[in-house]
Amino acid sequence: MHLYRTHNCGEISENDENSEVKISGWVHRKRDHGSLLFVDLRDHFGLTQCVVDSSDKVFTLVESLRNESVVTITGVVKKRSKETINKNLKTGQIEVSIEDITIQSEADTLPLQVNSDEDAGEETRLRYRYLDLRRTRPHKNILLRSQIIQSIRNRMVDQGFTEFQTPILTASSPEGARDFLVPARLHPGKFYALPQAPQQFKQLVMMSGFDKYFQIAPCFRDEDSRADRSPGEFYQLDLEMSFVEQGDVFAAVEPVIKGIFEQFSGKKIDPIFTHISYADSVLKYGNDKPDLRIPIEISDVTDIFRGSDFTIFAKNIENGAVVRAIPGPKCGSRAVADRMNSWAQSEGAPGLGYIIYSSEEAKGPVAKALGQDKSNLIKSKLNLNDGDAVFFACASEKDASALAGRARVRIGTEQNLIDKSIFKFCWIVDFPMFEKDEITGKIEFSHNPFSMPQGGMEALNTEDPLEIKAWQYDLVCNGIELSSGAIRNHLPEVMYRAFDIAGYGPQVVEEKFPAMINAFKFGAPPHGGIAPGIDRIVMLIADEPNIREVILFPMNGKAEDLMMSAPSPVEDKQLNELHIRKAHIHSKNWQKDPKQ
RNA sequence: GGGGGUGUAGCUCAGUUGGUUAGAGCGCUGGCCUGUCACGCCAGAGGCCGCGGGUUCGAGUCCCGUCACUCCCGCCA
Repeated sequence: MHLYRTHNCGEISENDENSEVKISGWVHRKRDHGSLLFVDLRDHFGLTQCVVDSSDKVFTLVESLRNESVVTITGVVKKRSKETINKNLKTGQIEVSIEDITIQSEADTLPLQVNSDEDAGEETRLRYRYLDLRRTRPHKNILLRSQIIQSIRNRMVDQGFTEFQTPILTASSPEGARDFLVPARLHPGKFYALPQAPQQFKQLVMMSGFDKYFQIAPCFRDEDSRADRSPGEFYQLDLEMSFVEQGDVFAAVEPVIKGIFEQFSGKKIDPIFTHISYADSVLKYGNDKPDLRIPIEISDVTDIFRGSDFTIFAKNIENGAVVRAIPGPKCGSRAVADRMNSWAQSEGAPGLGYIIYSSEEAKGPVAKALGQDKSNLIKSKLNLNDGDAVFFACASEKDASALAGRARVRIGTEQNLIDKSIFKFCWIVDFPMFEKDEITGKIEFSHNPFSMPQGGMEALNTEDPLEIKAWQYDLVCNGIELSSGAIRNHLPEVMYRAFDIAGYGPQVVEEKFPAMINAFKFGAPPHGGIAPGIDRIVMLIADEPNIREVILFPMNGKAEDLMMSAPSPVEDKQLNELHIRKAHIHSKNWQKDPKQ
């Protein structure tokens, strides 16, 4: 007989009746009846009820076991009597009558309860992640992640993509997020950086003639965390294709995304991936990642307020402000309107104007000042009904859009307008190539310096830079940005010219992006790609509100690994080898003793 | 860097207007129980109420500061 098991804890059935089996696993739970004792033994595969009575020589040993101890049980499979069958259990038809038991590993009192559906606090869960991961939901989430990634691989390979591995130690790149740096022992004063994404490498794979690249790629960015943004590192389905236009990339990605959502989620998937221009999205939804489940569209009503008797807005409009109107279906009460207004103030806005529509007249301070005619004009323009309200955000275009967008989500959530049973995708297209830095007034790349401007070289030379669009696109699902991509520029002169517009001379391009600019000069195929975020996809499919729920060993919000105690101080000897000397540190956390 | 929320037993939480000895469920320890499957019953241990200061006759509760976690803004090509 095998040392540890003949069966796993999820596979014994009536067919094994009366046979001797050996199973190993964790003591999930005990039910002690004094002279009769049940042990639920759990492993990765399932749960098997084992039973022993006081006449047995191992009874006291079994009785003394603490939950989560690891044991090997030898026994005989017994069919349960009809009344004692447990239909909730895959192995509920049988039980194992214990004949012998070996303790493989004893468990101390637990810092969190493995056999409970109730989550412990996150700090405890992360510190004892290996215990947390034994629990049903976290265990399932990680398995789901694995299956999704497997499915993605198959779908990509089936489409003719080739999987590559790109370097983890690479060069710091000036664009984008803050880099993680790694000191170079052999090169005093120089540093490697962990890749924020394999962006340049995947383009160079295209220039190496491989045609279709993909990778389940780790990406490293030293930026602050959010519920849908794990600090430090995350994974992307990174892909790139040669000789393609935007539509070809969409056609490659849509079936993969649609396919895995259909395969792994029980929810409906809206088959239409709507295309929305960046400008439209910002106007109608207040951001570039609209949640299309919310049936509310924002409108611009600046013209209606211009020169009106609602002087606060009228004056702001004179100074360049805009007014955005957010319909509030069934929000037509003082209570709701006041709540929205104080919410807006808590968001840092001066407030949120509103009009309440009823069968009699348009009500509220705005309606009073604006007059019934204009108030009703808004009502008809926005297709509002009696009992509805409309809210107004008046500020600079950027601030008004953002506030309106947040108000839209707020109304959708509060009024229960979000259909939780569906995934709605959209492509946000036509991102601007450049944008103006609000403080410095400088023109900068708005997304990615490697994107191809729409109109190419001619557009760069003839159009207002702020009017130029890029072949740049995002894939959004239920208000979460899943993915960002572009048709890339592959022409050296376009790269020089684009950087020139952003205020960088050719020497900057050559110093900072030597590989790209050189490769462009030796025959570069037109190419483009995209990089859907794996963690976010799994999070959506698993229906988890937090990205850490789908990551095996996540860091906490301050980018600490509580389980491994990372980051940690290092020996001076290590620093010496790396030519690193500690400067005076202002942080109060400097070399504080690790907890635990 | 800024704003909100939370912090009470090993874990999840309750704790009234400031008022005796700070509670519950789970877990832990001991006892009882032969058909449970979140078994049941009895008893017990376990608390610097995050930390520091203040107000008060009296603080888990009010005030100030601070720390930790978390959500959001900034940031994230």
